[in-house]
Amino acid sequence: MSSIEHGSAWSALEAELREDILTGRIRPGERLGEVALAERFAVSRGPVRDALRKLAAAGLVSFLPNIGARVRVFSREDARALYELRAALESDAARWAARRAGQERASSLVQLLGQHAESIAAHPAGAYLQNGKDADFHIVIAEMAQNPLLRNLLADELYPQLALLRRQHRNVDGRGRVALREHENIADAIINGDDELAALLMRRHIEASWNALSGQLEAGDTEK
Amino acid sequence: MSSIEHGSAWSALEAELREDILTGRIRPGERLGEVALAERFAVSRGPVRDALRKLAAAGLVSFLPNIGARVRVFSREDARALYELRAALESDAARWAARRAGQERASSLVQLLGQHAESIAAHPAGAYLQNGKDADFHIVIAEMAQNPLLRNLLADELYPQLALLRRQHRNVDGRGRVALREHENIADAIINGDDELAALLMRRHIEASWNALSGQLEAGDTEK
DNA sequence: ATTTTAAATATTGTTAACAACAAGGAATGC
DNA sequence: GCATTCCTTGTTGTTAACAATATTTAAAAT
Repeated sequence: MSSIEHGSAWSALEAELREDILTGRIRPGERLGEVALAERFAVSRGPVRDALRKLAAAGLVSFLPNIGARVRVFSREDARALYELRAALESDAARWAARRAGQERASSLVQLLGQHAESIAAHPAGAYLQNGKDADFHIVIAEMAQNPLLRNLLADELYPQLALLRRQHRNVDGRGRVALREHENIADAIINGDDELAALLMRRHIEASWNALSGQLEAGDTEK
Repeated sequence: MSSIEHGSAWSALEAELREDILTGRIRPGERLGEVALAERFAVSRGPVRDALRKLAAAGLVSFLPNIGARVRVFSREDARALYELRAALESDAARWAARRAGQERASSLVQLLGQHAESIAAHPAGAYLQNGKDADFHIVIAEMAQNPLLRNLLADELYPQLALLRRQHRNVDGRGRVALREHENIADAIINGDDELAALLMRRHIEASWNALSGQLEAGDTEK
């Protein structure tokens, strides 16, 4: 079998484009011309269109008919709606995780937080929320909730959008230590099977995260 | 301007295909061959692919690389996850609607329920949940919540999937009168600004809806 | 100089042909 | 008779050319 599978030209494209967008190599608002991308990946425009449509469905790319695709730019209202929805989804995720958590998964959660604590001790500067450590924690909980639909919605749509949103505002989020503390409390509640507490703490955790970001949004404006 | 706009061949396709799927003209599990659809709509395979990708993103069509597209078939687990997620989203929608409802919107809600009551009186057979009357009610609340992301998620993804799911199991749902009563109670809570009550009633309303469907699912099996 | 109009250019939407893959059936071997 | 292999057929993935739309540039008129 050749290393290049047939029906997956756009699959590789989509992954690499996604990476470029999330790491900021292609910046919010930047044009995504089909011909340019086709040349760059040495492929025709067909697969490029597929990949762009897929990224548009994931909310990372905005699409205007007859105009083209750009890396999505979040308005302030977009950001608010995103965090509000996230708070709703994740607080229920935490609730269900607390009810349904198996012993294995719960232990993987504490192990994860152990790694995070080390990571913070090693880099006191406090870039905890970078490197996807924060996302890891939330994804584990989303999996523990045992609802595939919810899991995919969070992991494939909301979290990438959040990453792009933070990138757009060069968000550094200095609350690394505080966030870790909140994570630990949420984990405790889940392990103890206290579903109401887990849901409440998760909601507050995300609201706090929103408040931190919202403050930074005051300065840097977002054009429509 | 001509009645046929250029950059929207697939847009019309998508709408008509969606209609065919939701009305059951094309049934769950049925193949959606690109050439057949291209001939039917007198268009090439390109726009057909676009439309199918869009419907796949909306969860109405399942897609296997190198194999093709079929109308989605929901497993029992899919259905459970769908209703569970819906309960979470809509109970928050009701909560926010109660907090943020403007007077105009609230009155449109009571007006809507008035029409529904007439509809039930006229057709006591009780097909209340058909004809999209039920969906209308829930969409109005989703709009009242004033979160565009949530609104689109519900109106463009979850509700179509629910409609397809019900179609798959020929669900008739005899609880028309009961459902209307529940709707009225939810509307009252929203109008009174009682957000906690609205959220609770909505959650129970959807759980009751799930229980009704879940019972019918016992008989008719769903293949993977 | 400014605004308006018109041509030129670049980009997206669509099409039809070609290439690669999957599925089913016939022929062959045991 | 049964299984396996190969081939045929139908379908999806990809490509390159064509059509239509948006944008930019330049010219012309006020």
